[in-house]
Amino acid sequence: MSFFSDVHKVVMGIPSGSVMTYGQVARFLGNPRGARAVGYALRSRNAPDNLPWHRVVNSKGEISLRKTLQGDSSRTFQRVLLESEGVVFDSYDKIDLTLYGLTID
DNA sequence: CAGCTGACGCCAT
DNA sequence: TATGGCGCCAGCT
Repeated sequence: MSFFSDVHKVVMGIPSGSVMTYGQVARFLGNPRGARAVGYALRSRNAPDNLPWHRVVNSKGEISLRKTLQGDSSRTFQRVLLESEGVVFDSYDKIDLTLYGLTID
């Protein structure tokens, strides 16, 4: 299957209340430098509706989206979704990956 | 077929 | 902590 499908599978495998970084997913797939490709996979319409893309954040634990466009509104939306799952944001709108970040067993 | 873009990551300033 | 620049892979036009 394509990287695409693999990324979707991994993301959908993220348990509620936990988050994973693009780098972790990319590394899990065998492409430590393929973080960008991971983001591309989530951005694409090809992604299933039940894809919890909001559980995927960047290495800093921040919700990363396109600079412009819905940026602001979507970013807030994601934060709400994660908070609903038990994830707590700090004063910098960042998540403590040491607590919610999954490991690549 | 060739080039560009993009929900990123790390390093330097 | 913030900002800027370069490099990475995969998909799209």
